[in-house]
Amino acid sequence: MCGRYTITKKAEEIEKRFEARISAESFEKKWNAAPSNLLPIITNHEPQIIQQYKWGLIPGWAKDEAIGFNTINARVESVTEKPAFKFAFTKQRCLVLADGYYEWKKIGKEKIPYRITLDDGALFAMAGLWEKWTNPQGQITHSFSVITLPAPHKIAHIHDRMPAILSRINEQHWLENDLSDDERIELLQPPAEKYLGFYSVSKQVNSATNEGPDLIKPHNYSVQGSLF
DNA sequence: CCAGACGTTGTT
DNA sequence: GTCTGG
DNA sequence: CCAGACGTTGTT
DNA sequence: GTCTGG
Repeated sequence: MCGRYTITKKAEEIEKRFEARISAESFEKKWNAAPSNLLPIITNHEPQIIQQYKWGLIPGWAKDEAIGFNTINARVESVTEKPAFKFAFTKQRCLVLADGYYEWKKIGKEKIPYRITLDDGALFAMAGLWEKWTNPQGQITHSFSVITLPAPHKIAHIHDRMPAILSRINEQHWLENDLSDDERIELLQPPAEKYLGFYSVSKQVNSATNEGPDLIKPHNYSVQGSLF
């Protein structure tokens, strides 16, 4: 799946790469983007701007926002059918901007965090869905979810699911409003394995309140004499 | 028709 | 908003 | 995703 | 065990 990621490039570089302007007054690099954080995305409604939405999708009909704890990801295998995602899949898609994501590999009782990158750390977009939710007091929350799919062999040994990283050409197609469900699902394919890289990192990343460049430094673990 | 639910991940 | 269960 | 918190009653 | 917070 995808429960933590990075977006560490300069604002200027992100704007140039995605041909969109950052709308937020404050924009900060994230070495530990976590669920419930406000994070940069591009919606199909306003593809010319980069906005900050809350990670954990709250459908417009939700009674409260608690559902967002379980909607940080949407499975590609069922996203067109699940009530929580169906409307957003048809009408409210987005690009979730990143340059790496974390997965925890289970080795016995141990959980080792890894960072997975594309092209040695290049910016990429994950396929996402967004929603607008209004609470009983009339306050509005904009939120999003990241679509997941089966991980290819090269990284499946770390974790068997991964975020739907879009090929560059498909980024614009994902935001188009006139495709069929089948055509959209076809856009969601894992990158070629040769472009994927991974390395283990410090457990500093475990706590969502930790931040900073140190989190993405390679860190080796010694378990029973072997290095991980 | 109305009422009630609506999610993902893991199980190394 | 949309589906399933009754 | 991981970390951290987690409850009610009555006031013998 | 299960939920909330980040």
